Amino acid sequence: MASQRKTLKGLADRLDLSITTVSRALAGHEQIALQTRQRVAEAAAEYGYVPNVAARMLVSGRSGFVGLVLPIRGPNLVDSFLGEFITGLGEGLVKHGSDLLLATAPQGQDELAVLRHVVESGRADGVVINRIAEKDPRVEYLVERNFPFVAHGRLHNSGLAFNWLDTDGAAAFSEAFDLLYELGHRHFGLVTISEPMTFRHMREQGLRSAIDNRGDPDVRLDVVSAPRFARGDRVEAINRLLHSAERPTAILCLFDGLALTVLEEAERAGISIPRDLSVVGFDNLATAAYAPPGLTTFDARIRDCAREIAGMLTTVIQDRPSKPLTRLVRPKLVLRASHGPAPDPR
Amino acid sequence: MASQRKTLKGLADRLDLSITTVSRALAGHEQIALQTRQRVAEAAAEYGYVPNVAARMLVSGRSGFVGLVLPIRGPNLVDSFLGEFITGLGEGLVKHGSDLLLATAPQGQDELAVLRHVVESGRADGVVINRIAEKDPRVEYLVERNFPFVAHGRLHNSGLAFNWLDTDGAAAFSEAFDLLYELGHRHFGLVTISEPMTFRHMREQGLRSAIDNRGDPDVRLDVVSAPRFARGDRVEAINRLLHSAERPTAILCLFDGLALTVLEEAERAGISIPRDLSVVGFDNLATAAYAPPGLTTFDARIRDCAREIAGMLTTVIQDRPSKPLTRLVRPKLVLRASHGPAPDPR
DNA sequence: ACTAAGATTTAAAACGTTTGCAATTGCTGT
DNA sequence: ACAGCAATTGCAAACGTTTTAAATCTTAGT
Repeated sequence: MASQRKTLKGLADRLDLSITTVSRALAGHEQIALQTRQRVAEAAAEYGYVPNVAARMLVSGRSGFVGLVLPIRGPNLVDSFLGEFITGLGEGLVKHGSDLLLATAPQGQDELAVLRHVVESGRADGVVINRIAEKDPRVEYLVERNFPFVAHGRLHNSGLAFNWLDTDGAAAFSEAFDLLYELGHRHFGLVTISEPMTFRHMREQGLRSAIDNRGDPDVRLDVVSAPRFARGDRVEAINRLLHSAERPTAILCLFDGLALTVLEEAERAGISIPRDLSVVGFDNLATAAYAPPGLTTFDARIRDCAREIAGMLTTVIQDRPSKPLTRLVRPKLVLRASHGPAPDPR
Repeated sequence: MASQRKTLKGLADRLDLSITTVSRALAGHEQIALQTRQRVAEAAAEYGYVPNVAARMLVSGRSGFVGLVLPIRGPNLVDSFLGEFITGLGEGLVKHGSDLLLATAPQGQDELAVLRHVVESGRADGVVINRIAEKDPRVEYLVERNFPFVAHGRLHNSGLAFNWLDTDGAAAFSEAFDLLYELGHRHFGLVTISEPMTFRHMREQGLRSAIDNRGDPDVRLDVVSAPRFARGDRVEAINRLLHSAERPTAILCLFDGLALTVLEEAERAGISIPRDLSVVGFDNLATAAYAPPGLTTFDARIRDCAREIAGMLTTVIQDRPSKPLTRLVRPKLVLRASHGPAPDPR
């Protein structure tokens, strides 16, 4: 009846052994007689003993948790990759016996403060941060604090050395360009954002270097941009591109959100896709497959990335490698129906 | 340089006070002189003191965590509501200063074992469980163990008393029926699953009682079902309905996954939606808006539900109410273009 | 000036582990 | 029979906090 808390002492009493011995036996120390180890293991299983994490944390200084700070955006905005990302992290961590700790940063409140609290309170042995900004105080803090972390995303203009895994946006945009070039396209459009994010920089630069590599003077690139979250400006910028005197035959979009708008506006303007215009996005949103005629885009394989981030972080926590771990993951081109041969120039 | 771990003792030494006093001052005990409390608060802020959770957990027996066990499904299957659900939980928990603990159950492994481990190790003060099955060992375990938890979903055929929040599927299906009846429909189809899940039971029963309430003998209902995850069987069942001698004019689907297949198969068969056939789903998947012509469906407001679950669980943990907390949330009808007036019966 | 009551502070135990060191036990060789 | 050694096991401290009970300091009343 009186379901006592199951403690090491309780188990030791049953076995008529000391706490020390039982603790060591469970940990598998060679020091303890094999026979004893087995006896203890059996009794523990039967007794249903599970070590108290708090006590273990206190003495070992390790929590067995990996932290992730979850920013709350608008009331109707959910990070569309969160599910995938978390699933991947969980998958990766479970192999190493860690659990994931999610601390929420209340909307508008300082995400750094929450992160700092997680770190300082000893809640986590390491943290994952994502959506890295150009100048990210979280990175600065963690580096200075010398606390184990892996960033999903990198910085292209900072001297800070840290562990990161990033999507190879440059490679993707090069690949997209090559694909379209081979299909005869020469006049390209790029829809991008105004904010100086690293991922934007990388993707644009990938496109530009692919153009340079061709060395074809006929290739032309028109760029329009709009603030990241301003729907109105975005539509306006896209229409500027769609209705310019000489419309590009292929438009690359920094991410699917932009590409979907391009598809909509094209339809509204009676521009047939892919006959009159090819469109390529980036992200492979769930909706990308359904938005007619089916968006050709890149899949960043978030879940795989997250799984790998978990592995990297585990390594960092255990081995504290002196050199930063970095990894570029190549996104997967998803061919659908929004691209095709360049229209006849008549 | 030597960035000592910041402990209560360190702070006490600086202030020339005892650990006890500092602890109490920070906790805001009336007992401690107001002036002292202020002095301590200032010093703590300046020193950057953050209490060690492990120590606090150990002595208080509370972890400040709420647990959620995350089952890993197939390598390409991510719970489509996970992001929303977690965001909502996080939002709800942050108000009460709790964090969310995500323990992953490796694919195929016993989810119950992981849950038990979380509970017994004292990692969490309470847990949330979702996707409740008809006979759910997790519920049995938690009830017997008398451990605080809230279930997302309920059981309709069990005597167990526990806290739950569920979507009012019955109300939704009643509403859908009424909407379609008013539009002139009399011949209905229902696409459902073979497995005896509670949500299925509720939704079907909601539909049936709405039909009964009308007391109209002309109303007819044809039901087809297929195993939940068998794509082939699903298509076959749907086509049976679409190509029956007398085809229903309106089809209700247990969830959007089924409804999307109905839309596809209808298109393939040249059945125009909503002119020839009305279709209503349930879930409001991201893709529902894009699947032509836009699926009319119900939004379960997962994020809101999760936020509320967090609140309920906090109450349960703090107050241990003697009566179970239960809550039905009415899903929101999302009107799109897949429903319309019943076709002329010629 | 002295006492009692109230206000404020402190010492020490407890939470359940892990671990350095010491103690015990059992053997082996002489 | 006993020293010496290896193989086992156990004692006690430590981790950083909260909390019970006790100690100290003030102040007011006489």
